[in-house]
Amino acid sequence: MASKERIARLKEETRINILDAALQIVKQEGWQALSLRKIADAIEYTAPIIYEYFANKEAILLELTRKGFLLLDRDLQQAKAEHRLPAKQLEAMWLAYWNFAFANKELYQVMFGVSTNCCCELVNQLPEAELPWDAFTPAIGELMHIEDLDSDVICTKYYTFWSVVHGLISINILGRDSSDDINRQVLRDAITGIIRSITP
Amino acid sequence: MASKERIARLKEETRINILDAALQIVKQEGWQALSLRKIADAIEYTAPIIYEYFANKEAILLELTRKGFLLLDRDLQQAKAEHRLPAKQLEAMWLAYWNFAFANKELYQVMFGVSTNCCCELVNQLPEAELPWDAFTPAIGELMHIEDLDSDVICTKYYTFWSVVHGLISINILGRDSSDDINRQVLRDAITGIIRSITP
DNA sequence: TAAATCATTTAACACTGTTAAGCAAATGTA
DNA sequence: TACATTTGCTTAACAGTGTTAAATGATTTA
Repeated sequence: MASKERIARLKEETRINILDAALQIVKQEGWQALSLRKIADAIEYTAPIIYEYFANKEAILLELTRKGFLLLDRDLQQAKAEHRLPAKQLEAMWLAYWNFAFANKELYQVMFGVSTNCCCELVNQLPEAELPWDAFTPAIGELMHIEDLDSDVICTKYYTFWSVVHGLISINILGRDSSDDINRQVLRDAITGIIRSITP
Repeated sequence: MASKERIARLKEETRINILDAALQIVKQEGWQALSLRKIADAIEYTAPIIYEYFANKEAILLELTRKGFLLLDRDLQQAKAEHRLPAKQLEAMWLAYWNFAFANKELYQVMFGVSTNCCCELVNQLPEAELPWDAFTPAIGELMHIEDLDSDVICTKYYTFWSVVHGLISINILGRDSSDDINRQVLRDAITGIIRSITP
């Protein structure tokens, strides 16, 4: 009876080992270098064993994406908790978003852009993908004095924010040449600009 | 003597055929589905012949990227030519940029984000990658009454513009279902916002 | 002890990019 | 015309990829 649990615990452990190995490879060599045999090597198994834990390679990336969103959400919540005014909260959160992307460059790439399936499919398979939305929109709503967080106005503002930040990150992640100073300048400029534009 | 030219012409033709076939495959099945054997099939040759014309697969993608930048530049110049006021020019150009990305979704993906090498390497190998900069900065400079087009101020503003537009495109290209209306709203909002912020 | 289940590996398939060897036709040279 | 050389192209092969099926050997069950 108890041995079942021990075995289940072991299985769970190698599942985690697979994800850890995958993330480590992604972080060290980039997501294009990730292969099942490389993962298997790292956990000292042969490749097909992975299919006992994941349906396919895509499922591993999806799981990494989930972990990424949870990690990102943790950072966002932390940044949010440090301020009371919604304007300050937004500023801190987008800065945290920015920092997360560069602290986890490859992971960020996996979260956006690598997976074949599109955003809508992603949200279906991965409720965690909506965590940023849940984190940001209350502050936007409070700032604009709008109760309905699903209204088009908030949606538009949220996408404007996200576009600026994600765009700047994308441009920088695929090859940083412009100085970090200019980037931070652009980021702060854009964010404070948007915040001011929606402050009554 | 003349036969040499005919042969050279034929070689140039199959070079173009390779690129055309590649672009067609990319447009129809996405860039992940592009394979050398598929290209070879399309031009009715076998795979190794491609290495007579391109160093490797990456070189084909690089050439497609060049074509993409030239096409984009054509659209930008056309949009620019339709207006005189720099503010109007910028608005029209970024709209043209946006339209280009969605009219050539897969090509846009190849241009940004697919290639392994980063932006700085890309500009080295591909001077055409700076065409958008050349197209936009004069209008920004005129609007801000700044002569030096390489100044940090213009650089910052250009990256702000680009981030917004590229970010919005990225988010949408990787499968957004949010209505086109909201997107255009975000785009116009952001662009006019930035333009207003730099209009004296 | 025999049967059945489980974890794991080996082998294989159909792909991928890429390189080397071979072949057959076109060309240059005597 | 006859031979040598170059050219254009293909076949074969290598190492790698994701993935599946079959085999193996240990562990649990009856």
